[in-house]
Amino acid sequence: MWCDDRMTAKEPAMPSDAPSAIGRPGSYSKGVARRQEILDRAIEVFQERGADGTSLRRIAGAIGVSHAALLHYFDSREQLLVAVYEHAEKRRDETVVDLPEPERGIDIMIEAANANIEVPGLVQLYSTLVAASLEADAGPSREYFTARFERVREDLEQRLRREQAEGRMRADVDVRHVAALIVAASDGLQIQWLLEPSVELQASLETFGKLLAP
Amino acid sequence: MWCDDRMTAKEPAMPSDAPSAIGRPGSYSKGVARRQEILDRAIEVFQERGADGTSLRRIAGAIGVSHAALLHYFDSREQLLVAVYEHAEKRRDETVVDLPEPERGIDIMIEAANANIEVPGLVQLYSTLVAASLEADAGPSREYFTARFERVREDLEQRLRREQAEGRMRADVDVRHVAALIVAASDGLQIQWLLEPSVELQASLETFGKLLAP
DNA sequence: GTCTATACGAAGATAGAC
DNA sequence: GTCTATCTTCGTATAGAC
Repeated sequence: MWCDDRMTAKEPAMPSDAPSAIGRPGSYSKGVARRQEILDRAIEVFQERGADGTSLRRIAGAIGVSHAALLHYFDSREQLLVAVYEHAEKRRDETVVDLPEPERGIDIMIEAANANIEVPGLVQLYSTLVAASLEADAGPSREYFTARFERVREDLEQRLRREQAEGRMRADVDVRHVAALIVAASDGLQIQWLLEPSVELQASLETFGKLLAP
Repeated sequence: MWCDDRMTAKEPAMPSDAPSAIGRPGSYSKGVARRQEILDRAIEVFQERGADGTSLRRIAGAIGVSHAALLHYFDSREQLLVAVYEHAEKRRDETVVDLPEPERGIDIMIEAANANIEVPGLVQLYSTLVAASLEADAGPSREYFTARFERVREDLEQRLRREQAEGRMRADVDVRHVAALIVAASDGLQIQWLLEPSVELQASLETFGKLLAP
C-alpha cells in the first residue's frame, strides 16, 4: 500500500507525475521516485500529528533518514509541508465517491469536507499553512493557496452558473459571491467541528444548500 | 493613548480588569498594571507583523526588556499571543460603530469583518492561533477558541431567533446551523480576501444576508 | 545523485543571581 | 521584578563520503 502510483525506478517519470507547481518546476534533478516515497511516508506522520510538533528531524526520523536528506528534495520545511498537503489532498480526491449527476456544487464540498475531517491532521496542516501564507514575507504557501482558492472558487462558480441556468438554484444571487461563501463556510465549519463536534458540519452545509434552492 | 483603561498602580485592580480566563486565573501576583502595559505595547508589534516573525525576543526588544521578563507575566509564548489577540479584539469591538436597531446578526459580523481586515496582522494572528488550537496536545489557545466560537455562535443564534420571530428572516432553516455558517463564512472570507482582494468580502456577506431574507 | 555529519544562529523555556 | 546564563530543539547551510 501507499505505493500504487509510485514510480518503480528512477526513470524520468510520466507526465502525470511531473513536478508540481510547488515542487521544483521543470526539474527532475532531485529524483522523482524517492521524492514520492518520502511524501508517502511523511503523509502518515502528518495524518497523525498535523503540522505542529512535526519538525524536519522528526519526520526524517520516522522515515529513517537524516533531516538534511529531506532538504535535498525540498528547499525548506514549508515547501515540504505544502507538498505533503498537496499529496494528501490528491489522495483524498481519489477516495471521494462521485455522486450521480446532477450533483450540486455544495454537494461536492460536503463530500470533500466529510472526507477531510476523518483525518484531523490534514485540517490542522491546512490551517497552519493557510496561516503561514498570510505572513508578510510569505514563502511557497502563499502562491500555492492563492492559486488553490482561485481554482476551487472558479470550479464552483461554473457549476453554480449551470445550476442557475437549469433552474436548480436561485437566480437572484451573484455566483461569484456564493462560490467564495461556500469555500469559506466549508473551511470554517471543519475547524469549528474539530473544536466542538456538536456543530454538525454536514447538516449546516446542507442548510446552506437549502438557502440556495430556487 | 493606549492607556485609557490601564491601572494606575499595583492595586488589586477592579473587577473589570480581573485576570482573563486565559491569563493566570485568580492570581494578581504578577502585577496587573505592568501586564497591561506589556500587552499595549505588544499589540503594536503584532498589528504590524502578525504572529510569525514575532518572537519573544523581538517583542521584548520592542518593549525594552529581556525575553525572560515576558515569561514572568505569561506562562508561554502561546499564552501571550492569545492574550494579545484577546486584547486587540476588545479594542476593535470598542471601535466598531453600532448600527441603529433593528440590526441583523449578519450585519454585526459584516462590521466586525470590515474592522478586522483593516489590521491584517490581526487576521494572521487569529489564523495562527486557531491552527495551533487544533494541535493534538493543544495549549491555552484550544480552551480560548473553543469558548470564543461557542460564545459568538450563541450570541448570533439568539439574534437570529429573534429575527425569525419578527418575520425578518426565513423561518424554514435551523438557526444553529446558520449561526455556525455565518461565523465560518466570515472567518474564511477574511482569509480569502487577504490572499485575493478581488473576493469582495462585504458584498459576499451581504449576499449571504440576502439568502436569509424571508 | 544521494546521503551523513556537522556547525551555526535563533527560538522557547528554565534556573538562579541581584 | 528583572536580568544573565544556560539548556534543548529547531531550520538551514555546507562539506564531503559513497
